[in-house]
Amino acid sequence: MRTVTLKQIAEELNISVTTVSKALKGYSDVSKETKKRVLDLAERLDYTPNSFAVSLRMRQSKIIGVIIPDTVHYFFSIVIKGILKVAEQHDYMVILMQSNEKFELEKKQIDLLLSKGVDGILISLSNNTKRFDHLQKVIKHDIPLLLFDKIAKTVNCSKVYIDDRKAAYDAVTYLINKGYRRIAHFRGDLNPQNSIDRFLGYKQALLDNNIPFDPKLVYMCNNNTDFDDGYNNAKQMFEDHGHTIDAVFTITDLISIGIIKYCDDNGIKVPDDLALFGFSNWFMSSVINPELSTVEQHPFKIGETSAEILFDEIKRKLNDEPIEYKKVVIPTELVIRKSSEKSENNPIKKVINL
Amino acid sequence: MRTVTLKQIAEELNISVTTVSKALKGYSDVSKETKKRVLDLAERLDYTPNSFAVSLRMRQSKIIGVIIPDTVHYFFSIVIKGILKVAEQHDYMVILMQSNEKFELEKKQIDLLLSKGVDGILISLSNNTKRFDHLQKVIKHDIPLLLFDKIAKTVNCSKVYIDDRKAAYDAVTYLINKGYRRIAHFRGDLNPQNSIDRFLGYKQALLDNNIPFDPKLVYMCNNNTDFDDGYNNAKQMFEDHGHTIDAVFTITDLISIGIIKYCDDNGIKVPDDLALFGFSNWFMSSVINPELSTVEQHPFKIGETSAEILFDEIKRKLNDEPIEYKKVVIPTELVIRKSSEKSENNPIKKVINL
DNA sequence: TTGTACGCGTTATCAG
DNA sequence: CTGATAACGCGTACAA
Repeated sequence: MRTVTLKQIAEELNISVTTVSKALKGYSDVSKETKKRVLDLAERLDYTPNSFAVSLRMRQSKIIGVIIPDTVHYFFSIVIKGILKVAEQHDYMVILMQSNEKFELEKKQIDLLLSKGVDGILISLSNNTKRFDHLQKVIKHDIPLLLFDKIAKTVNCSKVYIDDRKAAYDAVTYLINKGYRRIAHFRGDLNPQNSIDRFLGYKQALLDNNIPFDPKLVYMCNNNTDFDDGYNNAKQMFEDHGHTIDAVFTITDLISIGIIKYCDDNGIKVPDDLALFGFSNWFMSSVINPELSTVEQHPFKIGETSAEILFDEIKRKLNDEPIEYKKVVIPTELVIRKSSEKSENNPIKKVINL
Repeated sequence: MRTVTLKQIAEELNISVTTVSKALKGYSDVSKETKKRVLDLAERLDYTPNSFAVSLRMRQSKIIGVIIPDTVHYFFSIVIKGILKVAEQHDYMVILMQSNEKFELEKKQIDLLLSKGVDGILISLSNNTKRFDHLQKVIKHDIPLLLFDKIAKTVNCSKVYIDDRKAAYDAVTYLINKGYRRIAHFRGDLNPQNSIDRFLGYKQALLDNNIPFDPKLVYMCNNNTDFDDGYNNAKQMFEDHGHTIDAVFTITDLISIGIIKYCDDNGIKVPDDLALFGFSNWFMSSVINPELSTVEQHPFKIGETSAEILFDEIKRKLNDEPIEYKKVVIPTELVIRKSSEKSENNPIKKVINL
């Protein structure tokens, strides 16, 4: 089916392309009658504007680009959902790319998005991104850019993220208040800021409660297979410290789940022998046994907010209004479940706002 | 930064736009020298072709559209990963949309993709899609279309899917061979074909093994909250049948996981008191306790294959070659884990090809 | 080897 | 109220 153009409608009605265009766009300077004729015919022929031509003419694509490290990740898949929802509301479409945690790929994808003429870019940086020329390039091109979750502080653009340090601080403080004293931390790799911040939050919570920080209680998870990291480090921890550890705060839920598995396999009771506190509130944390206490990051909200801000910047740019970059910190919450509630029989489940 | 065009390069070098264009595209009828001058300048100015203009001229966008019911779904997020990988290899970008299982939305999204001029569309239908005019429209527009996973048999286009019936048949047969006799089925809603097919496979396996089919052992899960469905139906099942049931085959892993939870809460041992067999091999099924036996659908392969076929059709269309629609059935496999292995102590974990 | 001219489909300006 | 004309940036048949 050959797609119908303004020209065809114009010829059919013996009027000019200009008039057809105006009629369709509801301009006031078209007679009621011609307008009706045009609209009717357009309807009948199922006219759709050629978006390439419109984009060329209007210099905007009505598309934004989104780059994330990995689609197969509960957190990101929800972020995406939030972005898609807002994009739809704004009549925008979303090109999705995943960097697979590779800097080079991320860089290439930025170039692709720029060459495609997207109106804005949302990106969550790969763990291996340590230089930001590619982001500077976006800014130089005057394309609205927003970093979310995995951000770079030095890049001059809007950002949406959580306060990892505070969230970790809150979680560990909660454990301390519950009476746990020897609290280990299974941390992430040295690089991503999130990993560092959560570690710092852990450490600070200990110190603020007069519990000496013991580096021997910190285990590194950097095999990119979180579950196994949790399992293996749990094994190592029990070898190193016997059963003297009260609780573990892990950088992400999956690591806690690995620990649960190890405990299951070795007759160690969670939370009675060892309490656990995760991070991210993966869906599976609510169905595993025992249910896992964790930190809710509100990924949907992160996606929504990021997209809203980006579209606002796109609009402002279009209207030549000034843009000031926003830094939005999405509040986190502790989700308390069984894994941190020693010797209580009830499945208490409460959300704590801090 | 104003983006640089052919015209600017031409002016700078005092040659025609045509020559610049030809030089950049490696045409043979350009002198070595001018070619070099053009390439150098283009490089220096970081020239990027305006994709709107190219698309308008060439009548192709180098974009495909992908519609899925939900991004927050382990299966789909992996399918997406497969699609993105292949798209990248083919130098294509992907616009992602989610229908949220709503027919009206899916229909609208098809229109949006068509109006955007995508070169092809991959879609997994929403559960509420029972009419296919919107798909016919795509076909009428001569845009390559491929259905995956949630397909419609009557639509004339390529399809990639699994044999749900056989997979279910294999799973239930496995249970039977293991010695289980009273096997319940927690099925899905009446509508999606997958749900029907898995049920039919279940039924057939029973009959082929001379086990009478008992409709009372079939429970319906249709609250769209699989986990709760599993939990609640488990409760109901034990009320209805006491502990006479050997095993349950569930339409998806999450429902099995709900059952596990119910069993945990009520001192029922899986698999010793009740064996479970899920479907889809969600990641969480490998870390839950007990690990869940399930059906591997190879979503990555589904994504890859779908994209490959679509790009082949796009290419053929471009070259005016004939297109014949393919129906590819991706083989499934049983993943045997603890939940179906009564009274074995070892965590046997084997994959069975059927 | 280079350049002219046209068209892709739309929108904006301006003259009638 | 209507329409002619130009422009967006690129690619290509054809002329020079």
